[in-house]
Amino acid sequence: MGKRISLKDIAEKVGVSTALVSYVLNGKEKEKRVGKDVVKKIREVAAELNYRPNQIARSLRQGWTKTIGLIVADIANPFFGTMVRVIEDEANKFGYNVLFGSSDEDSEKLGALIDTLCNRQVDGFIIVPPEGSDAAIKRLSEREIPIVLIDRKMKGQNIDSVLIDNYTATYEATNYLLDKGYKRIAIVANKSSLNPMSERIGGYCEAMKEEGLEKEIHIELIKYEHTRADMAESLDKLLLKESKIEALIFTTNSLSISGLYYFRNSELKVPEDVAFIGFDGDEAFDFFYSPITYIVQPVEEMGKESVRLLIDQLNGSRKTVQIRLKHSFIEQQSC
Amino acid sequence: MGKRISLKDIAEKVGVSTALVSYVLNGKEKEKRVGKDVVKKIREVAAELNYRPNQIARSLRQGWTKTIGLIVADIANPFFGTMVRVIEDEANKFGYNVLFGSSDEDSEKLGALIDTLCNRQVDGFIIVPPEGSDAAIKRLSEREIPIVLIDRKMKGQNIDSVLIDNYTATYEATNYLLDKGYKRIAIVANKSSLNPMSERIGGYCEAMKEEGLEKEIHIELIKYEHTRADMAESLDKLLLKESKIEALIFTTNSLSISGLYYFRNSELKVPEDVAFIGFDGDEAFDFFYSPITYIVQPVEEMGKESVRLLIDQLNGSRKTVQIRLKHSFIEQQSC
DNA sequence: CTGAAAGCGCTTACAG
DNA sequence: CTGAAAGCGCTTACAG
Repeated sequence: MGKRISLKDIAEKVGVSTALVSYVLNGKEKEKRVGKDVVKKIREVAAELNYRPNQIARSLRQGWTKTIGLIVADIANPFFGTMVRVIEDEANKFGYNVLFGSSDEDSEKLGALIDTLCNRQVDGFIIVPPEGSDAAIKRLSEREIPIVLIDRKMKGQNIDSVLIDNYTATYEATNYLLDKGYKRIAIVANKSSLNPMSERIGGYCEAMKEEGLEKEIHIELIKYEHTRADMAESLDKLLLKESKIEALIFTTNSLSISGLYYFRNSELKVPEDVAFIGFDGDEAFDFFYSPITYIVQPVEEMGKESVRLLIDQLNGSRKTVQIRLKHSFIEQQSC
Repeated sequence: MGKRISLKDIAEKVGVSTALVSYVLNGKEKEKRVGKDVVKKIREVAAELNYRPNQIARSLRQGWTKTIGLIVADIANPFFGTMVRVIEDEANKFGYNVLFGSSDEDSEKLGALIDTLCNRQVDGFIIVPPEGSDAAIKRLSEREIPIVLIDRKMKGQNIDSVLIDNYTATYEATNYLLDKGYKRIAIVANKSSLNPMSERIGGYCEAMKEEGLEKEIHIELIKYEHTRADMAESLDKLLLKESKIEALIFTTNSLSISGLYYFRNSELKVPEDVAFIGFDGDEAFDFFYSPITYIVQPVEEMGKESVRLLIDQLNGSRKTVQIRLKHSFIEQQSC
C-alpha cells in the first residue's frame, strides 16, 4: 500500500505545525483565528496530496468512533435485511457507520459479538436480543454503554426498546378469525421465552378466552432452527390427528414460510380447509395460490426510531424510552 | 461510560511494565522468556479486572484493523443479504470483522462509501461494483489496497473477481427453451453496461443466432430502479402489441419478481401463454401458481471464494485471480 | 495568530 | 528475564 498522507506531510510542505493543519481541516480556522493565506495554502496542499484523515487515530484520541454496533438474528432473512438497511441509512445521516453481526438467535454468539464490537470501541449498540441474553445485555448497560433493543425487550430492565404491541397484534388477528366463524384456531410459535413471543401467544389466548374457547387453545411450539420436516410433523399433528384445527396463526416470518411450504404439498387447501395468518410479510405471501393475510411490523419506522433513540443516548439523554409502534394487518384471501 | 481498563492499569497493579503485560496477553511469554510467576500474576489480574484490549489503539500502532469493507447493491435484497451473511461468517473465521454499506447501484454513493471505509482503515474491500465505478475501483487498486469484485468484473483491469459464467448461463437457458419448441423468446435485462449483464444478453443472442433466429431477438431494457408499472409497460409491449413473445428470460432477481407481479394480474397464463425463466431464485418463485424455472448463482461459494481471495491478497499474494463458478438450473413448471 | 508538547492505548525494537 | 522509550496519526489545552 502506498504511504498514506498524514497531517505531518501537509504541515511540512506548508511549513507550519500539525496543529494548524488540524484546525483548518476541521473548520476551526475562525475560532482559532488562523491567518487567511495560511488557511488557503493548507487547503490547497491537502487537496493536492489528496489527504484523508485517519479515523482510527482520531478515534483513539477523541474516545469515540462514530460507529454503531448492530446485531440481528440473521442478516440473510429479508425481515432483518430490511431492518439493517434502514438502520444503515439512518445512521449514515448522522455520520455513523455500522459494524454488524448475526447472532443466529444464539446468546453465546451474541456474547462473542458484543465482545469484539466493544473491543472495536463502537459508541453504542442496536440489538435484536436472542433468548437468554439478559445477562449479557445487562452487563453492557451497567457499563453505561448506550444500547437500544429492537423487535424485543427485556423484562425488568430499564433499556430503550422499539417494538410493536405484539399482544394486540395477535389479539386482533384472533378476533378477526373468530368473527369469520373459525373456532378451532391454533397458534404456531417458536419455543422461546422472549417477550414478543409470549405477548403474541398471550394476545391469542386472551381472545380465545373472551370467546369462551379456552378449551380450543392450541399452542404449537417449534424450535428456531426447524426444518420443513419439523413443521410438517407439527402441522400434521394439528390438522390431521388431534384436533382438526380450522385456522392457523403463525408468529414469525420464517415459521410462516415453512407453513407455506407445507401447504404447497398438502391435500388440505387454504382457506377452504384451513385459514392461514402469517407474520411480517414476504413476497412469497403474495404469490401463494391463495394470497396470505398477515400481520406486519413497521420495520422502517422501527429502524429509524432505534437509531434516533441511540443518538439521543449518545448525546447524553439518560431517560429510558420504550417505543411501541402500531402494526398493520394486510387482508388477502387466506382466511 | 465507566473507565475502561488499560494495559497500564494491569501493569501498575502487578508492578511491572506495560511491555511485559502486552507480551503475556499476546501469548509471547515464551519467546520473550517472561518469568513464570509474573505470567501467572498478569493473567490473574487481567481476568480480575476483566481487561479488554482496545482494538483501535492496536490498529493504529500495527497499521491494520482486521476489518473488511463490504459494499453490495442493497442489503435488503435477499440475494445480497445471503451473500453478506456468508462473507460475514467466512471473514469471522479468519478473525476479520465486516464494515458494510449499500451502493444502490449508484457509483457516487460507492465513491463516498469507499472514502469513509478507507478513512476507517479497512484492510481490504469486497465490492459488487455498480455501473460507472471503473474509475473509483481503479483508483483503489492503484493505491494497492486489496480488493475483490464479486458478482461482476471490470474489463481490462487486473482485479480479482468471483462470478459465474453468465454467458453460458443464459446460452443454456435459451437453448432449453428452444429445445422445448419456443421460438419467439425475449430477454428482460437492466439498462447496464456491466459485464454480467452484457454476458447474459450475449449468451441469449448467440443461442438465438445459432438457431437462425436472429430476427426474433428481443432485448427489453429496464432501469434498475423500476416500478411495477415500468415492468407492465415493457411486458405489455412485448406480449400484447409488437411481437407476441412466447417465452421470457429475466436476468436478475428483482426483474424476475417484478415479472411475477405482472403475471399475477395478467390474463396471460404461465406457461400456457408465456414461458418464464427467472434468475437468482427467491422463495416467491416456488409459490407462484406455476413454480418458476430459474438460473441460480452459487452465492455461498461466491462469498467464500471472495473472502479467500481477499485473505490471500492480505497475506501478500500478488497474482490476479479470476474465479468463474458454475451456475445451476432449477427446473420447475414455468416452461 | 502560531507552535511545542502531551496524550489516547497499544506494540516492539533496543538495551541491559 | 525485564523496562524505558519511541511511535502509530491525530486533537487540544497551554503558552507565547
